[in-house]
Amino acid sequence: MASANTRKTGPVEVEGQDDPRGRILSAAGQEFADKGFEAATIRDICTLAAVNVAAVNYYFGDKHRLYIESVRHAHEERSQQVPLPQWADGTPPVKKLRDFVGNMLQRMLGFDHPPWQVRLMLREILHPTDACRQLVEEYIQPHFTVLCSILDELTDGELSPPELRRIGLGIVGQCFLYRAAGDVVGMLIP
Amino acid sequence: MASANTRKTGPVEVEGQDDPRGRILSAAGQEFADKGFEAATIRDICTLAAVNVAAVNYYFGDKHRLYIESVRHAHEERSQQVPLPQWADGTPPVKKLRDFVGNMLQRMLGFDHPPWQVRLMLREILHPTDACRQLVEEYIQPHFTVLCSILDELTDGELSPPELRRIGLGIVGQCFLYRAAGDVVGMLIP
DNA sequence: AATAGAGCTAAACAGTTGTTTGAAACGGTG
DNA sequence: CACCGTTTCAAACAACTGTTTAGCTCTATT
Repeated sequence: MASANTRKTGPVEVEGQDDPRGRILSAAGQEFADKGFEAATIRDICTLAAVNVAAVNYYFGDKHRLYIESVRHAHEERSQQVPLPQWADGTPPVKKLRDFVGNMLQRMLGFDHPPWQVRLMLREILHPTDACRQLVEEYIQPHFTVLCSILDELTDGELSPPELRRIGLGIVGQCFLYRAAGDVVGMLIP
Repeated sequence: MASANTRKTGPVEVEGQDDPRGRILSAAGQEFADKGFEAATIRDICTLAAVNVAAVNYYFGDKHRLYIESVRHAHEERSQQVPLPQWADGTPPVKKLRDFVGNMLQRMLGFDHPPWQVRLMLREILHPTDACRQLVEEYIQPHFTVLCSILDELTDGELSPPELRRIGLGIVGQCFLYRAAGDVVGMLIP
């Protein structure tokens, strides 16, 4: 068998319409985001991507590795869709915090209707699998560190790191509820 | 076999150890909580409950109705495991709020390691299905109303209902994060 | 004792799942 | 052209899914 699952950084790896691997990754992301790992079927994914059933196993080996790859694909894509703001030196920390929260809300809720990338990551956060560690290390941890450093600056370094983290989690939590339990929230407030 | 028990003529079926229906409900709750609706199999549930595969269809008709019943079973059981506090007239609202949050945390996180009832309800909140409306109406909505009325009392009625609800959601959200994304939180703080 | 019915079960059923296979089509190189 | 590795496909595979069936074992009533 040929080693087709090697990371090919070809000249044009844009997930164009004629790149089967990219189409599968995209279709898989949407299906996994909607239905979860078990309920999403390779056949549906391949139909959506307009490729043969065998293509998944050809490009990714098996369903599990496709899932892990599609989670990575999701957070990489979302990361460059909504990048962290860059602040000039001397920006008041209170503005940084406001920007950060706005950025987080935009990334989570999205002006454009919540994209599948976020829903897929959310699934991984709520019911972690093998793909979770990578997601935390490459995506969540860095963002959270930025938040904590803003809080540190805002309080003139008077709080201990554990206190900063707790406040940070308090902020994140309030946004998180709307994203994770949005349907129930919608049922609670008319 | 069930030969030693002579007291099975009672009109009320307590979910004792020899009640197959209750055992199925319990086993199904745990399996659904762990793996979700699709991934949990009737065969595993029945093995756990020590009944035949056909028992599920005999008692509940099909898998879907078993799921709905087991969600109801879960929130009813958890409701009486950790009931809302009852306050005497004249209790300071700040104490009520403190009690309420403590009660909510205990129900969500549980002194006893987080029980399957909560995890099952959580799944339904995060990815709502048919069982969600009932869960909200009979369990979540009443609790949230209590919280809002405490907040109203605490602020001497100076806030509008929408404002009260928003503050309530802020409080709930901070607890919710620890329950829903506990694993990730654990990876964020060492 | 005979009957009826509830509780329960082993075995089979029809459909779907992830995965594999062997061959066909493709695209560049000698 | 012939050659060769890569890509794509229809078909089949074995395993597992939810559900049904026909029959068994009891208990209570006639």
